[in-house]
Amino acid sequence: MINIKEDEKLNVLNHSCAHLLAQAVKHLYPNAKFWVGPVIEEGFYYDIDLGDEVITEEDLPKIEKEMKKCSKDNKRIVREEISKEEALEKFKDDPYKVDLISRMDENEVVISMYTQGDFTDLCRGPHVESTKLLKNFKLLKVSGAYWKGDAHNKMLQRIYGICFENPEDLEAHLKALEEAKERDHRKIGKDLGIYMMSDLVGRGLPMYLPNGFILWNKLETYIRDKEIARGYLHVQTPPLGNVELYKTSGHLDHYKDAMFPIMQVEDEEYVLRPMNCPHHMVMYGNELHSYRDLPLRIAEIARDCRYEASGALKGIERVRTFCQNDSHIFCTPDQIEEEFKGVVDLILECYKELGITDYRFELSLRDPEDKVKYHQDDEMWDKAEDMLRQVLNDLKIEYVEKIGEAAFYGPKLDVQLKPAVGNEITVSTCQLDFCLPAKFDLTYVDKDGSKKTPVVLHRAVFGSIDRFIAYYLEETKGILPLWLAPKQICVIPVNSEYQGDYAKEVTEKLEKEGFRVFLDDRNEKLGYRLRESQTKKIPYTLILGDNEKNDKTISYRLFGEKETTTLSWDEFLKQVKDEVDNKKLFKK
RNA sequence: GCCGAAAUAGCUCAAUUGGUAGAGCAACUGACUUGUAAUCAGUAGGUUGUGGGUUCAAGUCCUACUUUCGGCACCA
Repeated sequence: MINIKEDEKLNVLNHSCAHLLAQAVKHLYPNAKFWVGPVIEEGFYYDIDLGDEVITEEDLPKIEKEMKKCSKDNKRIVREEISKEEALEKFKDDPYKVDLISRMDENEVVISMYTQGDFTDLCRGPHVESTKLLKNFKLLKVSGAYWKGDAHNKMLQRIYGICFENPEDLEAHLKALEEAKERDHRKIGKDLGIYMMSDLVGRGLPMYLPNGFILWNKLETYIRDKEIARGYLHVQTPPLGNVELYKTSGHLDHYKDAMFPIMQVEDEEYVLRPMNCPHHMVMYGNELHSYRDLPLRIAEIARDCRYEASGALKGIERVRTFCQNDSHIFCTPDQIEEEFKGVVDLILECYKELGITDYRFELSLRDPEDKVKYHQDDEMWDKAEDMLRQVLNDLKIEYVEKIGEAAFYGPKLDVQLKPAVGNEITVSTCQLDFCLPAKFDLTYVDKDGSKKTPVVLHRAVFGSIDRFIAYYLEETKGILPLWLAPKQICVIPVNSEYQGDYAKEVTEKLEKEGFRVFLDDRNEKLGYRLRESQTKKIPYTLILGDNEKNDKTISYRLFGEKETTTLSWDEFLKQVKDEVDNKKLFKK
């Protein structure tokens, strides 16, 4: 989908359209006060304070109509420049504008504003010349949004919209939005029997159905085998822990609000674990380590529980219990670079095999001003951050730096993926930690016999398996490669009375070879059963009639294709085995 | 958590101003024995998310709660 923000022309158009929206809102709601109306990837929005009045989705057509009216007036959009003092005087009755103006740089003496007809707004610009150019727009949604993005502040009303140069582009965009809904993992998850939720079980607590658990198991085995090949050691730890564990790690201080409440058991206090790092720290401390043992890579597919805010829950993407594909790599400072490279390499290897091509790297650094979250000394942080930059540069990986996004214990590299619906998600992550090992008094004996503190790399390739499945269902539209498909092959005898025995024989032979096969010998027309195997997105549908039975051959149709191919049993078996062994991706 | 919207059969959706809850698909039964995306007929399926209230009468109006959806905030 097009990124409005990055297209120069559309950027100006949408920014101008935000003003048109504000003008229309001002006409319909004279008390409206305006905060900011920027361009975003999907168009633009404007944050508005309407006092006691409320705009709902039902009001959008009315506002659009007024916008069309303002557009038809064909008013020239005029830029004016005024000084900060003049601006303060002109907008003195508007607290939002006063706030904006007074925070502007003293040196930036000239403030620009744009006027179209009866409406004037502060803006850096540039804008289109006339409102007449703003014709092909659509208001998409309304929502609340905290003033200045701070949950302590008042909630303003935000209206989202998008504007294009011509009606065809607008139409195409709206169609793309509709199509995106079709690949929402919540819809696919339901259609394909991947997972379910139940109010009785509780919100944000997914249950994986048989089809979903096959997918889950395949992914789990896949990543575990990858890790074993790279020298990771797998462990299992309990899904809860003594509250002291999280006091020691510092997590309780930082994330208490996002943890399920503490449970009192006899004289002790326990919490459901929100992550498994502390368990692994303790496990490392179970024995004395030599520098010769390092790096030590402890890995676990670990179930964690977090008290996600109710409004944040989303299918299996944001849940209250999830399985992390987690690992902690304990190493010496000298080994960080090598290990970090190894993790990035593993991530890229998996993405390549799974056909994931659209991702970007984010390097999250500390905010040096924030001494509450980042209380360790600056030297440590500088060193860690420089090291990660160095590795990324060596690997020639492009990334953006995010200030203040680091974990409290160290900087991190995140891989951001864009799902079909909604905001970008973090899937893979690799975090450098100079902090937790010391809190747990972890050591290794160095060459000179002295005890030193190891460094830890926290990393997850799939992030959480749950979230990865959500992403992967959207990425593939539920059309999974053969090795991951819950049902791989559907066997249909043309007429079960005449070819039923042959179909059964083929089904059993395939099952013996380890395939997940479904024999559909129901007394239904071929077209009916074929349709169902297509809607269930089964990769191979075998159609066995008299020809196949007599010649001992296999005719099959691949998902989404119209033509049928006929092969001998040996040829067919070789083909599907190769496809599974090589983890062949679905074409298109 | 905050702002807004929504909740009707297993699924997708109907139900004028308040006036006997319907359809398609799926399920079940039967007929049909099928060559590449839906054969025909019949049966069953609901305290309209839950609890209160208004009314002669509530799926529809009011109210509280639960859950879902779109955003915001949060995301170790």
